[in-house]
Amino acid sequence: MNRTTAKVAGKHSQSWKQDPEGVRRDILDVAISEFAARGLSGARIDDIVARTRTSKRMIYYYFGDKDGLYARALEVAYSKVRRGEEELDLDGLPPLKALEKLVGFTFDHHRANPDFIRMVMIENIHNADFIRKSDMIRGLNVAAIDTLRNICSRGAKDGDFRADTDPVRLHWQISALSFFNVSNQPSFSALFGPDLFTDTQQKILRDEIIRLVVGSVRVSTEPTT
Amino acid sequence: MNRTTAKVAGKHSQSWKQDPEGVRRDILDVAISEFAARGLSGARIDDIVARTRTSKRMIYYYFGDKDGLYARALEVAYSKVRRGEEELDLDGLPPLKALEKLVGFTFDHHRANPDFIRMVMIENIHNADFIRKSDMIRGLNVAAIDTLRNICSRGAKDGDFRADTDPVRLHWQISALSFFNVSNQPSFSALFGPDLFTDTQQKILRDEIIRLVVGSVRVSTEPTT
Amino acid sequence: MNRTTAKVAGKHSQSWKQDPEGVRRDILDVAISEFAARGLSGARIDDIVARTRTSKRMIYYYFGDKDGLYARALEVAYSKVRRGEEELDLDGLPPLKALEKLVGFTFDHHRANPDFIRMVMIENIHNADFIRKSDMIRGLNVAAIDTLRNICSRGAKDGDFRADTDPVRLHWQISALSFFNVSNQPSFSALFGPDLFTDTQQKILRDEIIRLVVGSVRVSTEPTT
Amino acid sequence: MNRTTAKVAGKHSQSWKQDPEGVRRDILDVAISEFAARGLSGARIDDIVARTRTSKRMIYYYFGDKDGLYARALEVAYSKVRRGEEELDLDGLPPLKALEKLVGFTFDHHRANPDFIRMVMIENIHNADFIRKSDMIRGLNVAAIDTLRNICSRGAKDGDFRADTDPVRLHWQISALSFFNVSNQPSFSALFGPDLFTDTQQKILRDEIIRLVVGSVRVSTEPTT
DNA sequence: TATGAATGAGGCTTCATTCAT
DNA sequence: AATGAATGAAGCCTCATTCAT
Repeated sequence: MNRTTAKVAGKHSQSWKQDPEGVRRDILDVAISEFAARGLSGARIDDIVARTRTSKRMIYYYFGDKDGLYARALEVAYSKVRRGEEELDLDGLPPLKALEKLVGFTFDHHRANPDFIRMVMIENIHNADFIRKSDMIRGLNVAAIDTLRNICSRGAKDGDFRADTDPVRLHWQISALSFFNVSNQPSFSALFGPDLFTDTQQKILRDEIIRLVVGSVRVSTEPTT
Repeated sequence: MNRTTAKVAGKHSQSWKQDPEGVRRDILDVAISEFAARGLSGARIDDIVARTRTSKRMIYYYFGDKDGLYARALEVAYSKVRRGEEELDLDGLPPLKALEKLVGFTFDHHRANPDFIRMVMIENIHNADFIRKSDMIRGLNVAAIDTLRNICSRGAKDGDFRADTDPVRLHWQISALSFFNVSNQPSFSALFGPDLFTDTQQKILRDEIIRLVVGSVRVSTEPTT
Repeated sequence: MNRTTAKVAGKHSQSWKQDPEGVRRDILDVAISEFAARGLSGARIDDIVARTRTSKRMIYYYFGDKDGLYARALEVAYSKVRRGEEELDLDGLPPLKALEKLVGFTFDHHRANPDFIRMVMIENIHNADFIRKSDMIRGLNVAAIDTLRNICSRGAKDGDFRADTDPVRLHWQISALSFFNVSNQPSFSALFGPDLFTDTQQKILRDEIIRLVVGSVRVSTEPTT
Repeated sequence: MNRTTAKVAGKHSQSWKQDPEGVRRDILDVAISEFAARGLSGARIDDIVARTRTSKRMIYYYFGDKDGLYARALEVAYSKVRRGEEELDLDGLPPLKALEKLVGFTFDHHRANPDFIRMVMIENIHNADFIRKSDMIRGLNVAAIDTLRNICSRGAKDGDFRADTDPVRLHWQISALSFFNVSNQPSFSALFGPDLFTDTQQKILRDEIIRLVVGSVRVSTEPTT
């Protein structure tokens, strides 16, 4: 009867008895997708559990309650995305090139992670209370600023960047343009049509944004192309 | 709060008999604030009605159901904000000045109307389904683009604007920067501190954004100041 | 403005101000159809009023409450149907022929008045409380039995009818077969297919029923055909 | 009343933990009685639950919604009644005797199960929509026809039954007379007095019906007694 | 570690009816 | 005679959570 069921207990096997970490990941994956799709109050524990290979009890066992699950899902969503950013290597590049690459990457990365964007939108609806409570998330973002600070200071030293460039304000600019592109796509395309979100138009937008941001920090000696 | 509704009934009286328009406005004002605060699924009909001078039954009498109330609240929120924009007179100004003024105004206007911003955030969580269904809202936004199109064509004629400036993409830029400033303030200040949102810093940000947007359309002959 | 609108105030004109009897009939016609379709608790005052050219207030003005409207609708339904029966002239016919004709007529009449049948079904669900309270309805039905009693006594005198034939039990038989044919058509055809209710089959059934009932009262000297 | 449900829990104890089948039966027994008494729209979930040993929530847990409960109650009512019919053994009897017994039994069985009759009445008010959706109910009724078909073919072979006897039409006759006797008792006795429904009169009616039905299929060589 | 059964509080909505004009 | 506005009571259903095994 119960012979070798636990062989392929990795992902998507029919049942994984005795794999606590697998159970947690399974639940969290589904939770992120459900919370991202419907928000904190809109998501349903029953719906989450239905898409899971476990039972409802496990959610309470591992995460305490709905808020606990949401809080953890938010952390996982953040760390997934930030982990992707770590792979970007900018140290070898001259500051302006590094910034260009970073902006382009952020734009692409946000587009590639709509669930993360939606989690952050939902957090903002909830006044970012759960972000505020998570040391982990705050830690992850310090790193993001450090990267920018590094670029800025190198750029300032080289004389390429304006001296008054503030890494946080720069991060704000990059985020605003990349974030809005994903977060407000539904309303924007409902109002003005879906054209702006085709691959062709997004490429144009991406270039424009890079030009914009880079233009805003560069010591302007010559016209932008 | 409910200042604008005292048409027929005495102000702040406990109940007003037979003032349908007043009742509707009363409900809608509260509804906007509750939906903006808690989202569509998070808002409670009972909470809305508690802040109202009417009974729960009237919500269903006038708006059918929760979705109907939300849909109407969204329309009212949009029209309130767009009405504010109409008061802005740009026709007398040269294109670059007009754009500058428009960007600054949008930045300020969004800050002044956080409930509207939150309604749009919530709509995006719901894939903008209600915006899509509302001819009224779509109509209001056509006007917003027309204003920009006008500026762009004047600017192109004068030779001040780049010829390839697209009013929709320009609107996107202005919106992105002004919208994000309000929508993501909670998460941004949770992560990087509240400094960016002080009046002083917001003024700097405002100028920066104006410079950014204007710079992106201007035929660049000389460095930006 | 208000010139000659009240010209065709008979039926189905757009509005009939000042025609109280017309208003009552309008309401009652709709009420019968709604109660017949959905039952006493299933019918909605709002739905009735929506199909009417009057306002909700009039229902309460004329009929007191929902039960009052139902009670009156039941009476009207009964009197409509019984009025149709009065036109049947059986006096000139020999008893067996009269009975044949009566059975056939009842079968047809019930089929032609499904709303009436449904009102009676609904009454039975409600233990016939409203019938019991209505002198009018009880009066109408005495007449129906009188007709049969007349036929029976003539038949007994002629020697055509069995002496123990009871007019009430005979009425019961005729009703049972004619009533069930309409009342249980939905369940019967759901279970056994709709064939029995085609015109062809109904003709066969009609003849069979006539044969059945007549056979049950006839002094049987020779085989039935 | 709830006698058959005391499988696991003590009888008449205030609450029984963890006896799903018992809970289901308990709810269904009450539901049948309430729906039969008041109809689908007339029945109240709160009233049902009040006569139950469980909470309102369990109705939704097991049956989804009011319609779901009604649909299942209808199925149970049908299967209870049809199960009673299965105990009737007609195979050993000659066709005419078998038919006599079947008619008499049906008459008695319908009288003994007024709740079932009322459920079918209610179904007919609702156009038999729920019967139509239930494969189970349709299946149960095929069996009923099979029994009759068997009798008819034996009768035809023996030369006792008319060759053109149709089992469905025969079933229709038996049902009409037995069903109406219960379904329309309230209106009939409201109109014509309760006499027909006394035991004495019902016995006479029963015999009459048997004679009627049997007479309608018999190859008529001699007068009926 | 795991499951299906059970729950109380509270959510949204509907209904017949009455009121003010 | 007539209308649209207003209402309280009650209806159905959902939700996060806990219990018994």
